[in-house]
Amino acid sequence: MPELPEVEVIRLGLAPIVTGREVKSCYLSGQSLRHPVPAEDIKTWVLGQKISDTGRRAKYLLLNLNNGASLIFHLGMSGRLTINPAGQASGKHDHVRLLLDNGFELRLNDARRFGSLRILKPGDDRNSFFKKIGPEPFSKAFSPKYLLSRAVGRARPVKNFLMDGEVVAGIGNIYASEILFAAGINPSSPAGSLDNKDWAKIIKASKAVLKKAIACGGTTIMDFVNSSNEAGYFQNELLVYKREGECCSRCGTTIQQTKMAGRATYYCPGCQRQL
DNA sequence: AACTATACCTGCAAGC
DNA sequence: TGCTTGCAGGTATAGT
Repeated sequence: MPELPEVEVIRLGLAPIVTGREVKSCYLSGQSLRHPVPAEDIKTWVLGQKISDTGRRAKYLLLNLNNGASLIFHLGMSGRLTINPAGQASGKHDHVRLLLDNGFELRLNDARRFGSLRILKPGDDRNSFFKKIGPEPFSKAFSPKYLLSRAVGRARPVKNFLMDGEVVAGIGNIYASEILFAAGINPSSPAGSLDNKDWAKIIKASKAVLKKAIACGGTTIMDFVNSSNEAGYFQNELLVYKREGECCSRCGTTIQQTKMAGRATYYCPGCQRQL
């Protein structure tokens, strides 16, 4: 489900409710997510602690605790992280419920169970947890020079390259298509064939598309909801994703769908330059 | 080393 | 209606 904008929208919604609150108790469904839910670590490091602040790295959402520990959520394809009134009965696929000291609870619901919850203990090095993740799209490190150096000699399609979390954090299947449309570059172009100017366009497009998606509350294709169970509306702003057969908003050519590395890919053959 | 296919899991829509 | 099939926002791992 969620790419960088959706995770950020959830974080922005949660932050005012959870910041400064103590975690009073925890309910676990007992079902394993992508990784086993660390029940012992939650008991030892989370219960009785206050949430000092929230964070995000790539598609991971962080809740940092007063004792130096952190909860690290990943929502996989179908995960939801919502604020609910305390005491509501568990719904189907509710896997983690954290009761807070203000009458609310934070609930992780995930039908497909590709998501995860992991605990960083107070002494654990968070840099090593994220050591394989590339720079954030809004950071200075996400530069033409960096991308050029990562892409040199690479034959793989630029779309697959952009979706690689070790290259850049947070860009998934929807936004990869949208960013390449905005940049005017065909998704099948070999990454190594882009020059400095092309990467500059992609960087500019990435920031613009992701920023607008956050402002729109994320993209709801199937079932994304924010922390208050509300849908986003960036799906109305998508210019190529899921729009095969429609006319390109920029040049009128029919938008095409294809498959790249097993993922649906959308582009305009008229105005996205093939390199 | 670089890259792709597969596996993980449930739900839903489309087609028959 | 009910069955089957394919597809869905991610990513770790197996395989070429």
